[in-house]
Amino acid sequence: MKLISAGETAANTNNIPVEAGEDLARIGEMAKKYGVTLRTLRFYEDKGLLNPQRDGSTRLYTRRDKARLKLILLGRKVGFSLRDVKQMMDLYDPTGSNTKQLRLALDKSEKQLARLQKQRALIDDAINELSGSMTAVRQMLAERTTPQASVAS
Amino acid sequence: MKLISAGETAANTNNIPVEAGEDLARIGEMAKKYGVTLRTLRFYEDKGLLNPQRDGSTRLYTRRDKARLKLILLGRKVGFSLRDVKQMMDLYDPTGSNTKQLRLALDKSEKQLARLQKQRALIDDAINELSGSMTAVRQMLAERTTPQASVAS
DNA sequence: TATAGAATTGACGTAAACGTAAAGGGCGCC
DNA sequence: GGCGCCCTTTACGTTTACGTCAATTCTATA
Repeated sequence: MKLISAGETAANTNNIPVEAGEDLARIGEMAKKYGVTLRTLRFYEDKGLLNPQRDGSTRLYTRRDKARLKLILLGRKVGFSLRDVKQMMDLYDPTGSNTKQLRLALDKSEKQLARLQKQRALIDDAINELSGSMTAVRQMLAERTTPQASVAS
Repeated sequence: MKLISAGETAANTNNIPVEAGEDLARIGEMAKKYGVTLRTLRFYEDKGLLNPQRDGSTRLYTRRDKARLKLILLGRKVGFSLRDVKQMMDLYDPTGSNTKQLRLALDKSEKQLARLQKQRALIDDAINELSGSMTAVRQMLAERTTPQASVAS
């Protein structure tokens, strides 16, 4: 739990408003807390999905970054691409009603839901086909072992 | 329906047993018949999944190749990798009982079935999570438009 | 015989989401 | 004052199943 508690490090001479008492986390803590790798966090930043502050070169994640990360992970969980997630998050405007953002999200969600349902159907098909084949194979194996048993008896 | 009907082409001077009257197909016909691209067929060959005869340099697919292709496509449909498919097909021994092959297939199938069921569960989760979010978003949008309605009325 | 339509090989490109070095800076601590 | 740990950037590698040229050759047909 090494937050930036006491004085800023020597590098923090530029007056970044650090909002004393904010719970800033460094990349390692973030990674553990959310079950992702460092690489992932840097990757998300690279793709413009996160924008942590810096203390010198060290990334400092605010609770805003944490909220964004949660959103990203939720998006990924339901199958959105990072592109989609970014596109939706980029529309966020703290001064507006965000109606457009919500509409876009809903729109994308409907499509994604359709995709998911289609996927589900495909998987169901695959499961059926596969268990059918398995039954057949079991049959074949059975017909190959039972004759021996009949001979043995 | 352009089979190799009449005489062999000039290139077929080497005595490949063409099994007169066999329904040999060239790559284009195969592709259409099974809904794959030429590239795919060459790719499968490259990976050792298919082994069509040659008339000169032209690939000629026998019904054996067709059967193999069907198996490949079935495998792909149920989510096996080409590697897996190859591994299973490679065990085929026309002189033996193929018990080993069947066992391997069954084994892989069980694992694949488990994977599919896990995937299904994941998708179900995603669907639930997503529709939950969608409901919430719809709520937010509704709360934003109804006030106007109440003003209008 | 000219030309269009197949076929060939070879090789680089694509997508997504990171993994995995490599090489180094900075900090706290005993 | 050296160790270990955390952090940094850069950049190539991975996976899978093909797509997409490019340059050429072969074949059938008019």
